[in-house]
Amino acid sequence: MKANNRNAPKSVVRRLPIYLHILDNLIENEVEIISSRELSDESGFTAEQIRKDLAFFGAFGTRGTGYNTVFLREKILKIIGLDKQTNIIVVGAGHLGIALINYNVTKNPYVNVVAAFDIDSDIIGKKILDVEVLPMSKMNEIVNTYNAKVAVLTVPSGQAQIAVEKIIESGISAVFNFAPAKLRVPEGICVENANLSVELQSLIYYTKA
Amino acid sequence: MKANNRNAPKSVVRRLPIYLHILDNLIENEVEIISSRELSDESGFTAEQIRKDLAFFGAFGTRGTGYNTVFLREKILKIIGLDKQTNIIVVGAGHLGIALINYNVTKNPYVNVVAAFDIDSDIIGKKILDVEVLPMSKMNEIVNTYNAKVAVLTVPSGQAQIAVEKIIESGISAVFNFAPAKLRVPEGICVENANLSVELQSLIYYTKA
DNA sequence: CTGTGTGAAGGAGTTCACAGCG
DNA sequence: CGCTGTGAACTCCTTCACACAG
Repeated sequence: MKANNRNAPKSVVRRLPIYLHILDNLIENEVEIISSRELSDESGFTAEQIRKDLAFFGAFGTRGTGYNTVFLREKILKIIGLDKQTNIIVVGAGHLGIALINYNVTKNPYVNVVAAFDIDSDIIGKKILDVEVLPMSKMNEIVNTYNAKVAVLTVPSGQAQIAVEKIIESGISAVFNFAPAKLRVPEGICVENANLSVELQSLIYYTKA
Repeated sequence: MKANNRNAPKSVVRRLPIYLHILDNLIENEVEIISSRELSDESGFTAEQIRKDLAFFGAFGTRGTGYNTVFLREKILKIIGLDKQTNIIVVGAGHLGIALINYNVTKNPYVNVVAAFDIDSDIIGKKILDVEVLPMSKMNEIVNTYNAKVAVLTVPSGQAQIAVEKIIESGISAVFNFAPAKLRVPEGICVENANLSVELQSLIYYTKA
């Protein structure tokens, strides 16, 4: 009936960008209407779950017909906060940091990497695509100038805690952490961990015949 | 009391490698005994949850004392299947594939990348550390020779489905998928998705003040 | 008397079943 | 009639509370 005022469950928030990605593809192929059943086929989630997820934020569909792809895309963009471009920084310009800069810039039209930061003077000053690697001392200034909202953290685990404190000090409140370390952060700071070797290990559990 | 015969919940399997990582650090610092409360401080999970997770597989602790770090590490290694080294392949040797080879080889003592595969003849034949990039046609042979168990998939999304079919054909049953595409796989094949731009987008949801 | 191991209670998210609108 | 939107049932995990072993 109407948009929900409670905080969206984490599980729902994690699925929204997947719906968005499917809608992007559909719109590119000039599909105008999609049913929850078809979205289910594309995403692997159940149709009921998709309807519940969307209904959490409002009634976006037309009964008997389905969802208008362009309209639904606009709604999801707004819900996530991707209706305007988001500026982010990358902290740690090693192999992984560089790969993520290459990867995100090409794959993600909604997000813009404004700068990378490192402590290694051999790397500082270099450019990855059009992203410059700067010393950590410039972080406050850059975050402020570009109003950067998210930091992608790819420093070695021993430096992760110091780096995250610097990041928070600069005014950023969301961190995408690739370091295999537990970050201690104050209330209100959101950390998403992508500990790739940990995830790989849990996958190995399932390889036992 | 005794080890459980049911399949371990996915949520538990995802936490085990995190406990393992903490134990590795503790053992390196010559800590011999650890309580669930201390593990809780290190990991951020509740002490009760940690005890339940471990108790699912057996009684590994000593009442009134805690857990022996070395003993518990051995147990977890065995549960996950990391007691013997696991061979994996990387499919797609672009920026991300190369970064993951560098990253895993250095960060993960339990896993060994035996080869990378690509379709680009400019890349084939090159080496990333000591990992050679081979043409896709060699996959069956390599997987067989090294008994590789997991494939890390980092090809562009348009090629992901074809690539995963080739991977499955070669005998691998677990795929760590970085392509932003839904893979259609038969029963019994385990796919773990790490869609980094999707995860970044869901993080942006939380940046709204 | 400490910290593990565990049944019982509670909570969160998913599935079911169907009411309701186009 | 078709497909969305949604209360109710259900399932799975987490938290609680405490028995029990060292």
